[in-house]
Amino acid sequence: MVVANLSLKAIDSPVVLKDRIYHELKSAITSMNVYADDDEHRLDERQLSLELGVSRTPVREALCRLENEGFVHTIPRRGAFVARKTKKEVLEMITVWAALESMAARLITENASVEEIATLREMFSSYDEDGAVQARIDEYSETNVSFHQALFRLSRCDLLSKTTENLFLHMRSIRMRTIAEKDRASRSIIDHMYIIEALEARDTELAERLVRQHSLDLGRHVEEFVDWLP
Amino acid sequence: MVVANLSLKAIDSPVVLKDRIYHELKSAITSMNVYADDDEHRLDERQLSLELGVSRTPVREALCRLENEGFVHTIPRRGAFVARKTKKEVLEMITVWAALESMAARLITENASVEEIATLREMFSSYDEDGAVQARIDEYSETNVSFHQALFRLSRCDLLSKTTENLFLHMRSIRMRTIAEKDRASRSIIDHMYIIEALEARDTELAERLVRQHSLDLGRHVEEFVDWLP
DNA sequence: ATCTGGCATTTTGCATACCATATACCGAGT
DNA sequence: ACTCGGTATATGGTATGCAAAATGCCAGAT
Repeated sequence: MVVANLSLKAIDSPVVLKDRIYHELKSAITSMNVYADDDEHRLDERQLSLELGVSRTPVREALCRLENEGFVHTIPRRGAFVARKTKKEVLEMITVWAALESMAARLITENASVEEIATLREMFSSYDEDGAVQARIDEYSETNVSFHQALFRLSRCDLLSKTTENLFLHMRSIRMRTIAEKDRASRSIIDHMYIIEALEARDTELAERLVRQHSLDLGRHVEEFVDWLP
Repeated sequence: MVVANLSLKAIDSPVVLKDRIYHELKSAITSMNVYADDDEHRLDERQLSLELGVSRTPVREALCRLENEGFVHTIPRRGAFVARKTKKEVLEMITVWAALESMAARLITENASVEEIATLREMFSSYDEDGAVQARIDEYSETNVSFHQALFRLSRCDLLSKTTENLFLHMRSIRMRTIAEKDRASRSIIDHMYIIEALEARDTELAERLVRQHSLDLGRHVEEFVDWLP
């Protein structure tokens, strides 16, 4: 007798309630405009559990995770609130981002294949003609995010990606609000092209510097022009 | 009538049970030798709640936090285990560390005062004579940790420190086991001195490179000589 | 009219009870 | 003797109950 070799992938993900609630809340929080109005958004455990049709326990565990990731701010005996970053915190997030992404760039120059780097260039191929970026600014914003995520993916360092993942989400609202200002989009695409060239040339130091500078430029922009953060 | 101005600092830290349990478990986990024996260390919710004299609920919340920080690995319906890093994960932690600490070094050259940098040099003043490092290897190991923590503190970027904090704890057992090997200690102190000199000279690029290289050297050492990790 | 003290309400933090599932053991069948 | 299936048990996931604490309101005093 021969044991059938079906090459099944093990599924040990009995999707539990707390995880679904976690993802539900996380996407709800990250898709809302946290900085729209001044009043803080409270997250009532009981109300959430009623809306989701579950008990408070899994809601609490989900909120616990979100608090650790900085999306929720909890005050003991007071409750949970959607976390709002201060300007200082945003600038520090950008600093950490710059550190991580420039390391990712280093790794790409050392490890990535020619084909992988080529995929980066293809991402921007449809924005060649003049004004294309400004015309499809929302679409470009997505491409922009994809580019940065691709840098971390090509670095082949899971921890780099994982560490940056929440930074991405935190920065999303900020980035979406800043990308349209001061013609940063077309400036951004130029930066990206130079970065890709440095990666293709396997110039580790240059790639690192360009990536870092690209992030720190965003930091300078936030520092100077963003006045809607505490 | 005059309102007494007592300049009290607000205390809004009603130390709650789950936080104390969290710290208790965290210190217990980080101080144990996770990699000593082969069998995985299970964390039984009921047993822990009995030992701590509390109910399962706060224990679960503490375990939830520890899982997010990577100290505990939970399998649904199976339970919680003390997380054991693979060699790949350790190497990735070192990579992220290198990225963050080299950024910290950059910031120090730009922002720190002369006095602050001088405190770094003082940390090693008692190791001047030959052989002092090898003679007081355990003490030096602590100094070594303090030096790296000081780099992040002087960077004045709280998020850099916070992001690295758990990396420190994860790496502690590894570092303590590797520091005594291959005369890495005396090599380490030389590296540190060059780093301090670069910081004093406000040579941003050099300081960054030296710090990064110092971390990546540890990575290479782990890659080559550590065979006690999966 | 304003301030203060106490009570009521709301809501979290913790405890406990219940349920679903995974593992282990054991017996029957081959 | 080995394998297979069923059942028991243990353990985590979820629900709910209870108590402490914080806020808000109202009444009474100054």
